[in-house]
Amino acid sequence: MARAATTADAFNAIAEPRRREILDLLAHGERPVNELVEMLGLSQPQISKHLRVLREVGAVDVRVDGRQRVYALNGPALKPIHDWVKNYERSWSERFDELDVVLKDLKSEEEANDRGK
Amino acid sequence: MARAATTADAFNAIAEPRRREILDLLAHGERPVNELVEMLGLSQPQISKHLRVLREVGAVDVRVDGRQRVYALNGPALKPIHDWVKNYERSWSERFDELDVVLKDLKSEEEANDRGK
DNA sequence: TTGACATATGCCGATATAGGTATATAATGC
DNA sequence: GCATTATATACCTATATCGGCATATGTCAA
Repeated sequence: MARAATTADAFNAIAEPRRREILDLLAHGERPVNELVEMLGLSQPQISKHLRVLREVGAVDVRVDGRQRVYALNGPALKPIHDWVKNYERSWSERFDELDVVLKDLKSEEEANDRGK
Repeated sequence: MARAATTADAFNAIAEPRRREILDLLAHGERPVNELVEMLGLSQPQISKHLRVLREVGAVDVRVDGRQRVYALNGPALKPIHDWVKNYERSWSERFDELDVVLKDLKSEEEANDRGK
């Protein structure tokens, strides 16, 4: 078998450095495709393909404006990544008893998710 | 050309769900390989290969104990991921001028998903 | 030493990818 | 209509996986 499809989730989508660059640009404001092409120095099809992946995981939204497609960041699609990595933050930011703290964090995170749904 | 090597950086390493599961287990404490095999229900070679990727990006450390290899989490390897995604946190948790448009578009989703922080 | 145990690695097949080029689709302007 | 602009997609090649199976490496125990 092969690797899971990159379009499957946000974790795969942001594994590609160019896609992170696109998101970083869009974080400053929406942009049509041609501006992204110019700013990143990639080919137009390449940009379009990366945007497609980002679209499919919900990380960007498109808006049609004349013959342009204006892409905008959809930040909340990245929340699962933040939620996951957040649990490891202690290990580099503070000196705690790592075992206990991480355990507690994972647990409360699960409870928070269960309650929120 | 092909996709970037999975060993290139932590972003690629954690794109694989099984590797995130391994890290989540190790967050509770170090484990020898055979326990990971048993707990995750994957084949031993599969676990070893995933551990190799995690080793190569520095996300885990190994310690030899008799004939066992005890793996432990090395959290700081995940810091780049946290640093990157942290900048997007505001898009679902707080209101910032630059992201007002995005926030407005996604307000309903934010309310649905991110209750109780 | 011999054998059992623990783990890593090599090879294979299948597939998903990234990037390139060419082309299709779609909207605008003349 | 026709040309131009803007973007998406189809096709192609090369490669990097992931998972399976077999095997190599290394460690302990009798």
